[in-house]
Amino acid sequence: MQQSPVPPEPPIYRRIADELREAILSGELRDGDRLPGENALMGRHGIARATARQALSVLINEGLAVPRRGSGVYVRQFRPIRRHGSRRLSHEQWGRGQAIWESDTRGRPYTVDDMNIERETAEEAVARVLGGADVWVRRRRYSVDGRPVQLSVSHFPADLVDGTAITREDTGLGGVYARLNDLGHPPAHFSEEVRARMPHPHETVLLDLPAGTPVIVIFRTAYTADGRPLEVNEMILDAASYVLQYDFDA
Amino acid sequence: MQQSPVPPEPPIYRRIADELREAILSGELRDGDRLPGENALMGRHGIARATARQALSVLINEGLAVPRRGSGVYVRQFRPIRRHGSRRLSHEQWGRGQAIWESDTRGRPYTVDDMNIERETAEEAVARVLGGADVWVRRRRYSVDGRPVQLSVSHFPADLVDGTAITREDTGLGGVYARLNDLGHPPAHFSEEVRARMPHPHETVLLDLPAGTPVIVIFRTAYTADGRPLEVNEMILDAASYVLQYDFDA
DNA sequence: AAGTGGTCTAGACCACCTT
DNA sequence: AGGTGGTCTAGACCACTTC
Repeated sequence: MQQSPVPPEPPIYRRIADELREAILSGELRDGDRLPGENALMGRHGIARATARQALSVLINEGLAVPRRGSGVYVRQFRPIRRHGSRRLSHEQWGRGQAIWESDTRGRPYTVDDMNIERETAEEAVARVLGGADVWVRRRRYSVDGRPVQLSVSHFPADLVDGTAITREDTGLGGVYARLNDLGHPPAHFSEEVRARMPHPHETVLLDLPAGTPVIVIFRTAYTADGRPLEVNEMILDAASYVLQYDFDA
Repeated sequence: MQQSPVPPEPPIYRRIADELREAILSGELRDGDRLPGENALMGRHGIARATARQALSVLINEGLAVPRRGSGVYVRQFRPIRRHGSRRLSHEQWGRGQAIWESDTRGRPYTVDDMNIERETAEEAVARVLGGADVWVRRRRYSVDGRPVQLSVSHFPADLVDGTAITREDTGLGGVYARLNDLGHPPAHFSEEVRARMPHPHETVLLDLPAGTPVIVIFRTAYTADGRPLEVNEMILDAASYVLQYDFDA
């Protein structure tokens, strides 16, 4: 006897989650609106506390909602920064003394904190690209509108930048690329590797990420015209805060 | 009296999750290894079932572990495809009849399924870019090593491609770009917008994504040399299966 | 003070996989 | 058959926010 394939009913918590997701994606619930809470869901659907929590946790882990202790669960809001892959690193940018970041944020106020500069032995992935083992490392965190959005760790070959402004907090007009140019090594070519994954715990803390927010990892290498690697920069971006744009010709 | 700020102890489930994460990231537990299960954690730490589950759910939502029904929870494995942003779309590629996908997978076997081609009215975001409202839409899913890794939806202005091979399953040697070239509109410029987010439910199904896996969304527009938009292609990639690479000059 | 989400216990039944 | 994860109930205490 052939059993007609009955599609199994999804569990209650999924059905509730689907219902709420639909309300969010359809715009019925808007940015910042409050979702029905645990108690409301318990009453409305006649379910136990844990089941209501499970339904909400689905939306939270999807990055669609954010819980606020003692207050409620809210629809999450987005306001991405457009980061231009090629234009931002053009010669005209650093050539005229523009900080690269100003091209990203287009006037929105940004801050740099947790700046940290040290001479270190390079980790393996970096050493493999830069060749040498000794590097100057510049770590920093960028915030826009008062919220942290990016972590950045730059590595420079120590023999190249020892004693220069690149080893100091204030790198001067045009930033590190202008200084590399002063040293006779203008950056000519860039290569960026882009990945996305869930954040590690320390990234969650430093970027103040709610659950369900991936990070974008950019691993960028800068080269001179004759192929010498100048810098390796690993950036961790809050994925909800960014749109990357890359333009190129066929 | 000044209370010395006591750092609050993290909850039990977090401590257990941290312990297991450390074991994974340090390599003590390797790809495919089995994690201690719910019962093991209950016994070892003297906790309730729900607490053990909560600890494991942290790792699962971080994409570090995958549960297998009736079997156990396992360390997740990765094997990303390198996708070259600029080189793959160079004239030489489609000019010599290469399918673009062959440049990505470098010989690994790939398949296209769920192919679907229809003439439709464009959704708003697409219509805004292409100008017109009528489009031919090509939907498909790509799999590598038998696992789905990418969904793709291409849109072409209907007035441009009506009656051409672009409206049929088999687009011929060199694919759609070679056909656009035949029509006198060679693609000359590309612009890609890259985002990352957690998947929507239908993407989770079509890409067979475990929890804790983000998707990378690429929204690409192809232009002729004089700036006419030829194609809008929205791609959804399993983030765990991809590394994007973009090269450009200063 | 009342309501909210955060953590945790102690059970239960189920479908599924392994042996 | 026994172990695994998946779902669910019915409680409890806590810290925090809101009023």
